[in-house]
Amino acid sequence: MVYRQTNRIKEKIECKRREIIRAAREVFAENSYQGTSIKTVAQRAKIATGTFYLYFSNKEALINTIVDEMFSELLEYIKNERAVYTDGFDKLQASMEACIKLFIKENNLAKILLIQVPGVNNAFNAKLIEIENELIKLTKEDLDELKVQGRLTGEDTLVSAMAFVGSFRQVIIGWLREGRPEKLNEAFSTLMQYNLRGLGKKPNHNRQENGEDER
Amino acid sequence: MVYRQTNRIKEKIECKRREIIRAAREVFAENSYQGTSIKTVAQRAKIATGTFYLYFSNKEALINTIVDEMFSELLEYIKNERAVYTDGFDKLQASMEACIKLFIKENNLAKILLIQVPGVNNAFNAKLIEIENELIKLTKEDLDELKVQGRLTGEDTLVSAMAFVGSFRQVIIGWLREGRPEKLNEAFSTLMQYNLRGLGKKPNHNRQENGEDER
Amino acid sequence: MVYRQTNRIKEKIECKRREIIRAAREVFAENSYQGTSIKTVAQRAKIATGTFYLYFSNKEALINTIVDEMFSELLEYIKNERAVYTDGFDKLQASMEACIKLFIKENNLAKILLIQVPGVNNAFNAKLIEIENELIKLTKEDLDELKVQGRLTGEDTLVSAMAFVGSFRQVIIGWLREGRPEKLNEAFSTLMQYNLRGLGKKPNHNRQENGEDER
Amino acid sequence: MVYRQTNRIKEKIECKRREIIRAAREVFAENSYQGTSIKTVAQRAKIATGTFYLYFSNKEALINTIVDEMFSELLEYIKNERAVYTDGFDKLQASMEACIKLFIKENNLAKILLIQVPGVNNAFNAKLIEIENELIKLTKEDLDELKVQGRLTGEDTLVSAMAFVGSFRQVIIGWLREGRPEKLNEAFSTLMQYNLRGLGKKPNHNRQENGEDER
DNA sequence: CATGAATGAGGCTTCATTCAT
DNA sequence: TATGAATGAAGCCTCATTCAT
Repeated sequence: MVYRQTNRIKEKIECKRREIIRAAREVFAENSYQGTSIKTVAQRAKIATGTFYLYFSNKEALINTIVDEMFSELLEYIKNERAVYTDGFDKLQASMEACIKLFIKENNLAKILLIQVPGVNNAFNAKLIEIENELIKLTKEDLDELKVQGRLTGEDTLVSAMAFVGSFRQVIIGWLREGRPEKLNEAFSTLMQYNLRGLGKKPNHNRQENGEDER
Repeated sequence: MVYRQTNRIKEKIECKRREIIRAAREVFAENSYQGTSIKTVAQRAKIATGTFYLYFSNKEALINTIVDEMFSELLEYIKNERAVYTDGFDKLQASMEACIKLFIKENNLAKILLIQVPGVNNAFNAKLIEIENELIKLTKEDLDELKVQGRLTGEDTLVSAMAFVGSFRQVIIGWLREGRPEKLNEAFSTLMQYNLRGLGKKPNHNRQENGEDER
Repeated sequence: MVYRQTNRIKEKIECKRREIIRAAREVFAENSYQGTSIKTVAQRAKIATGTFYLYFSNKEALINTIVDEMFSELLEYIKNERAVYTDGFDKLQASMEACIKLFIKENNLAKILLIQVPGVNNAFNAKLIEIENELIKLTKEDLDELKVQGRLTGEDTLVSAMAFVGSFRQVIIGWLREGRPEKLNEAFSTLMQYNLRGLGKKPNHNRQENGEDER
Repeated sequence: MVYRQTNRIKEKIECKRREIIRAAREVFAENSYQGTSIKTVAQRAKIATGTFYLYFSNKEALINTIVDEMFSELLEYIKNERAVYTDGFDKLQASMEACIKLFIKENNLAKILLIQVPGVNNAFNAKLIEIENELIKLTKEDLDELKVQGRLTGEDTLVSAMAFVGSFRQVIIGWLREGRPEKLNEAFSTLMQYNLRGLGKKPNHNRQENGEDER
């Protein structure tokens, strides 16, 4: 009996914590980290200012939590989307597709990760860099695998991975900031072609390639 | 009337103005715009807080001046480097080379432009975005020219320009933040190859081109 | 939800607001508006500087509130004192009596309204001028009424009203500043006589008035 | 030789000092004491900020000088205007006429004395009060003389003097602030009548003039 | 003497965080 | 736990005054 109640209470607490995070994501996406006061976050979450500090030790803890979560979300999403594929190029494409899908779906996430938060505070900035690096690392792993398979012309996989990620980043930011290019989905395939060429994808002599590539 | 507005004094004043800008570039590069107080800038420039306001009407005027200057510096630099070339691809490459050279030379400029950039203050942010867009626009113009000449396979020159700029940006940022890749110059040529392939550079009719480009 | 916006708490808040106003009235009366810092007001009210801004949006809002309140207080007071009378001269006298009574009772009010008044801040000053003009206007209305009744010799009721108000003002200020004349009440009747003569009060039909009034 | 040069230099210095005062009177009249910076005064006087401090030890010394001068000017003016008359009422009227003439002539003087400066700073305020009191004192002396002559009905000459001065002050301030009443000269005679009645001036029938006046 | 750049205390205001209820 | 009033450090900016030239 007591146990269950405890559980229910824990749930409630977790629920309110989630609500604060949700509100903060909204507000940060709109106003930037520094431009947002705890009071504003609290109001959006429909709690009192002081209550905020029952759930987070301070403002930085909140943004850390948010970015950590976004990180996990992103990686989780990518992982799931990749799970279907075995071919290196397919996995690569799936990764990027996952990013874009998530960014489209979770606009605030994208805005915070790519636009609102960077350049704020070094301690915190590190986290964003970590995310970016992780993405580059994943990409590089894919490229290394492909290289081993002899399916890539390009040499330096780190630089390639950076270029790969950077090109996507630029297009997404443009879209977030100014809605340009208008159709992200279309841009995406153009971009993918661009990068595959850039990577030096070798034509797949074998017929079996036909079916595999674009699926 | 012993005190005269001699050239020497005028020079000194201009010199102090430059010194403030120099100090501010340093501090902004380290701490971001919002994270930097006028007091800190003044201390770095070795002047009193009030003195700052003799040279700039307020904090925003300072950052505007800085970003404007960086903008000019960058464009000027690019323009000069391009002046030597007539071929589209050469000009494209010269542009990027100019960026990288300048960024290597003026570390703070790069940090402010690329790292401390976004999510800060809309007025200020707008200027940075403008710079980025200008660079993309310049790139796109080169691509359009090349396309007209039938020397590109790629279709959407806007997306291509974004990818192009974005890939460079990513590599430069990595280098700024973590010194990785270590040798920016080497990375640069790799990157250039990557993007030329990405753009779909066609072999230049003349046989001598054959070997180099895509292999 | 242990903390409740009970009536007691609301009372306390209103009480603190009043306390700030009280403190501000004191300090303004001593030091003038411009010579008074929010910090000083806060200290006098025994709150932190920041707390002030929970009750007033800024310094100007405070002074506006104070002057508005004083205005209302004064007019209310005058209105009440006049309510008893129907005769024009009686009402006139009642008005002035009301002013003097209130000024004696609320020393700070008088000091702010009459001494710390002018030359300070146009927005604020305007309000004080408004009060003065309102008093002159009220007086003029009384005089116009009396004139219509043929009970006044004097011609220009505006100048008369100004003279009337100005003479009272001067005496009150003297008393506020230097305690001279010592007995304001006695001075008041002298002053009233002075002004009634000045206005050209006609003997009231009955002959007995003859000798006294104008000779 | 040296002597003359010194004199000429002294003259020059005094001349610049006058120029600063002139400028300050202008600016103070426009902006109030607290609202005026030394820089503004200096600019108006066409000198450098630092130069100001060669002529006045600080801002307060300037305003003190100005008010002292205005005081002297006013008293001098009054004295001169009164010199022509021997009759008490005439002298009284001459005093007020002098004030008004001077205020009309020297608008800045009036604005500073009556509008801009009071309520600024206690130390300084004292000086203005002194001026006002002096004027009241002079008036009271006239009234006392008239009273001794049996030409006044009114009793308390201090209150009368205050009322007298106060009524003029009010009208002048109204005119300075809002240009109301429009014609100060006309208002002046109305006002004089008002106050003469208020003072209880006895009618000067024919011969009895002789007898009454001096009684 | 003159200049105007330099100084820094001090004013207003915001906001992350604490605390009494 | 929840509340929101209270706190005070810190930021931006002004301006009387000083000082090197």
